Amino acid sequence: MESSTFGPAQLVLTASIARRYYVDGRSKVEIADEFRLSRFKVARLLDQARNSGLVRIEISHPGAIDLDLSSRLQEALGLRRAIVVDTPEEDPAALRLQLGKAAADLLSEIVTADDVLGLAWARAVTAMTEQLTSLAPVPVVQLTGALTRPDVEANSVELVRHTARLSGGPAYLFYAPLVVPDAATARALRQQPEVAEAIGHFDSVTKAVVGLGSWAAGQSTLYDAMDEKSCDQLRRRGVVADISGVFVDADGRPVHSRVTDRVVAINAAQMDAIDEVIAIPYGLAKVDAVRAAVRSGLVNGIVTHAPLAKALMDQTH
Amino acid sequence: MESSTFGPAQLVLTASIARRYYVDGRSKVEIADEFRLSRFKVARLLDQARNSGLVRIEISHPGAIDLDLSSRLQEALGLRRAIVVDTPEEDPAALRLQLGKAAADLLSEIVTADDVLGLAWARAVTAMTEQLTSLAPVPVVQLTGALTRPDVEANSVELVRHTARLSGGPAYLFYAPLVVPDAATARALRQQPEVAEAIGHFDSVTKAVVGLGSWAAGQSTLYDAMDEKSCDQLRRRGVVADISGVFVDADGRPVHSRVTDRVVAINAAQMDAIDEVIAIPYGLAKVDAVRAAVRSGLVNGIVTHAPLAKALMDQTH
DNA sequence: CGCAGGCTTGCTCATATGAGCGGAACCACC
DNA sequence: GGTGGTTCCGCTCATATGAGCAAGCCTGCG
Repeated sequence: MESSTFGPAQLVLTASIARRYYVDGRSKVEIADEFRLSRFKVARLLDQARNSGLVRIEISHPGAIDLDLSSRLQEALGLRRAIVVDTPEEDPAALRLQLGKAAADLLSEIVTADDVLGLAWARAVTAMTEQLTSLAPVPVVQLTGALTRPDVEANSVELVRHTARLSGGPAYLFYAPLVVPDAATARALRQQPEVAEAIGHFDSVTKAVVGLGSWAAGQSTLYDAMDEKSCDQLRRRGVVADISGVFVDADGRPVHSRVTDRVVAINAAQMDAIDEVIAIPYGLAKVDAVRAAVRSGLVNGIVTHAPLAKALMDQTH
Repeated sequence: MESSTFGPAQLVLTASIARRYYVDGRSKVEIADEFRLSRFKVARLLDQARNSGLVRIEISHPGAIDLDLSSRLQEALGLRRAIVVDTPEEDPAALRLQLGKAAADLLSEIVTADDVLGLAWARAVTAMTEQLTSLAPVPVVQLTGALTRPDVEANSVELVRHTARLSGGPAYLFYAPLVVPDAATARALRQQPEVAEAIGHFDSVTKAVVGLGSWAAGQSTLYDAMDEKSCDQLRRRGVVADISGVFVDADGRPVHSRVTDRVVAINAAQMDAIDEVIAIPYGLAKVDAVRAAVRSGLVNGIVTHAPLAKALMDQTH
């Protein structure tokens, strides 16, 4: 049972065979002939070698992407996509750059001419579009209003326009804030021709990149932009995450409230209808938000960094 | 061709598949079903994964034996056995202990009741017998005379007797020095009943453990025990190694000289007839001696440590 | 001595796999 | 729009492989 059961000669023989098989890629029959063994014996030695840990198979990649972690995260959370960037980077800005690059690569890879791309406003999404260098010619639809902050120059409009130019497809964009003071204003804005046209295309969006915030100060641009009262109200309703204006609780259920009506953005049902929705979360504070977003089923693709990925895996097990 | 040709999604997919196949041990058909791919596609992705270095297969062992190096050394030198102990140990005595243990394990493993074991005198062989804990009941034959040195208490006689007692088989041992001052004395010694009986068993020996020295001061107990003149004479004849009293040159050819006749030990032809002859060399100074010994075909099994093994591989390539 | 039980070995046969092929899609260039 | 090159894909068929089995073979015990 244990490897110590075997003598050194046996072990070396097994090692030789394992190398022939795994490294040199020979067939078991060839190996059997070479070593004057039956192919069954070879197969058994290889089995032993594997489950005694004598051969260790490592999945690694010279680049920044931790493929093994990516694929395990993808499976653990039941995601369509998961890209885990393995970087020691701590600085949020530099991190966004790396994640943006990975997300941009992902997007150029998975978007085909048949798709309709939806983009929400988020710093991470902006970071992605800045790294984007090529994209199939697809319509690009703005999914949310803008959240203009003094420290951020880019807005959702620029983001969409830039992407559409790169792609060569039509852009459906509009100028409106993400949250407005009351529901009536929001309704009025949604009637605006450009806004209405963009919204009209929500149903045909097949792939989207959205923002993902944890419902706490400094963890969501939307939270930081809203009045304290509304924030508290949503928190009392159990909101732990906002997905580009869609609020979800810890179980992943969308939360509807008066605040929801004041948001000019894609809603939960529309987002749910999109085939692939990708978020780019980072920072350990977002663990619960990511879990909620994934549980909701609204988000089914993630581009993130190793610490957050590991935190997600730990709690899932 | 390059892995950078693929996007992240492709890479992650490949990683997932590689893990399913190599780690989980699923069949390609199963994987193909799971991922909705043709089995051919799966096979191609796995091929890519392998030869792009995405999956790395390591052969390792928690113990002291470097299996991968062992098996590669074995193949590189065309040996029947090669055990490479991976120890950072520098101290010769401690190293002998480790090699002795490995060699002892090897011997208990490979010696069966049908064998006849031959043992030569050598510190390393003594180290091996000291570590020996079990052995099939076989006859044990002393292959060489003793080289008594003031700093070494054990002699070849004790070594053989001890092993035979452990084994439970008969011992063929004799009291005689390894080298004597002249050929006549050697001849006379060979006539001695015990010596003659042991020599009479040389032909039936199937497995032997011998000493291996580099023909230089401090690298061979035999060299150090002989007069300078004889040493020089042998060196002029091209001797680079002594295998328990058998002298070989760099090409592995046995060298016969007047000195040879003064040795009371197994000769080259008799050693050549033994199925497995194992040596336990260590120390980088012995590289050439080991190569010569292997080239001669007299020695076909080696127990050594990583630095010497690597040195042997380097020069071979 | 004889026999039961565990263990190893190599077999059969159904299934998995690889080599090589031809067709479809794509591309760049006429 | 044609055209040759290239790549990718999935097929066929011969081969490799695994599951399970039965025969040999130790080993310990009555």
